[in-house]
Amino acid sequence: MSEHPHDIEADRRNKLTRLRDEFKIDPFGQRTPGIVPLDQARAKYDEQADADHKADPTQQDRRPVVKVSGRVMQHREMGNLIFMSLRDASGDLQVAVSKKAVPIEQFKLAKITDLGDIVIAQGPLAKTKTGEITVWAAASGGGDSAYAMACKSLAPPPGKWHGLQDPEQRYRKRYIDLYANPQVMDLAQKRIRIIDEIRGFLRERGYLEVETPMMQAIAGGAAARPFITHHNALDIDLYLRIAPELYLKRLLVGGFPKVFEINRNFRNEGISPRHNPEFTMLEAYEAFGSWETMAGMVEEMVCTVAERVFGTLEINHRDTEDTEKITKTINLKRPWRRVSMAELVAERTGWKFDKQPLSAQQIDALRDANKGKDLKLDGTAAEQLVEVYEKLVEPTLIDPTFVTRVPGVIIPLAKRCSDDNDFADVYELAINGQEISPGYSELNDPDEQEKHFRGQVGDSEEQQKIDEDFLEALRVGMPPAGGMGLGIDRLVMMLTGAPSIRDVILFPLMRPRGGGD
RNA sequence: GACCGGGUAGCUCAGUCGGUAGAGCAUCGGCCUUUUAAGCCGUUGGUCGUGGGUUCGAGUCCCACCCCGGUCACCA
Repeated sequence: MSEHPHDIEADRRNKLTRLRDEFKIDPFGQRTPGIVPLDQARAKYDEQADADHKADPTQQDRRPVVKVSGRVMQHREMGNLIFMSLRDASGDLQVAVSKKAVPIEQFKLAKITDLGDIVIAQGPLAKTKTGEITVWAAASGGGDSAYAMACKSLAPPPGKWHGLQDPEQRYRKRYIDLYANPQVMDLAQKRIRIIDEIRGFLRERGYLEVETPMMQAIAGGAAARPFITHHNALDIDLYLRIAPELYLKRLLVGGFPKVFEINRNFRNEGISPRHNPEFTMLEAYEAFGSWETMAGMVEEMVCTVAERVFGTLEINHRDTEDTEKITKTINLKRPWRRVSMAELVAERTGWKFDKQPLSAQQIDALRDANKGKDLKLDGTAAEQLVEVYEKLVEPTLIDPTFVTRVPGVIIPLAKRCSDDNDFADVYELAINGQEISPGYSELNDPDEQEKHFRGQVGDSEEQQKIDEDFLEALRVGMPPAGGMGLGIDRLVMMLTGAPSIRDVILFPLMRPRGGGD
């Protein structure tokens, strides 16, 4: 049949032909009602019924019968008895196909079943000699098969023991990764639950979920390089959004009191274990709030999510090799520390920020004490403060910390502190050594906002365009408001201990490979 | 974008000083009705990331490029 007699795909295609010609079955299956997930099937096992049946097989068989389906992960053939391990999203369950218990064609089908095939088995639940709960395939009265093929797998499967390890293949072929590595499926489901709980939490508090443009004529709301795309009919370039902020604020202007959006942002920048070009962001705005409103909200939200999804406020990160070993514990117990950036820097370095730039001696001392950190300290006093914070302090903030009184120059969309115009009235929440969430007392003075924008345009080589319509909206009038953003991917990393953002995004961006990968 | 590490059978990995390309599992053929990475006997499978170069001879040395991971830069 094939020129490569031991090519795995060719072997499987031969079997495909046999299934059609000899077995007269559809190798790709049909609608099949009544299948229960493997964990539910396992839970139906009845110890007493099993014992009774083993004691006296002639009595009425009261063992629960289940119909299950899964991908074949292991296939052990012992002459006239075949054991298989099936896997679905809920877990694994063993199936046994005995020559005596099923029609001969179905036994032959079980014999030529390959690793990776999706099969259906029906029969009573009983333990094996070694105590493993097993579905013993057996024909029922209803005309259902005891054992059937649901979908022939043609591609070579990953190894049954090591699975798929190569990170490149895991990210490119996530559909294999998901079934070959159960912890990947588990993490994907954790992420889904985390986002569900965030939505529920916000809805319970009266926030309405809205959708704002992903394609924008002017990409505003953050300092980042955008992706460019093109609309043919209008013949205009558009940008994929870097933030939804300016549109969510327009909704406050229009009269929505509390809105949020959970969706993708796109930033045309480097890729790292903490950065994917598209990432999922929550932004929420509350009229008549401030950064403190939002800090309280995010604190409660993260704790609620942690408790509902993980049942604890103590998040343990484990070694990737030795999963017994706890490498880090994050304590989410409230209240979370609230402390100014200058105070944190002083604690860490002894530098008491007084708005004066560091002296040459201070710079040398800092560099000497922190070799390998590549401190860039040639800017203004405010820039130095931010640089020292980001390089030396933020990575050490494992437990949640609201960093307040951030130099205003880097934050154009927030109000200034009422007692000091040099600082912005905001928080930056750091957990696990990463910035996970910013929160602002939102700037609603249109003239001051315009001043900030014009100041930005002046010194930016990229000539960021000003969203004049947003300024017009502020002139119409936006109530004072609190706003917050939260990086969902990083939150999931923090809660699950995933070391890379690629582990919490099902399909992280990869450079295309030849051959359609 | 810079630097470091990696790319060898379907999977997981060895490959010494430059001297015929290896193992386990998977595949394929046999045996086996309670296995647990089943076992036993046999079998097959390679563009050593790609392209050049050095050499009698390159998986191994040199150059360029591709892809992945990490660190840094940019950024959240």
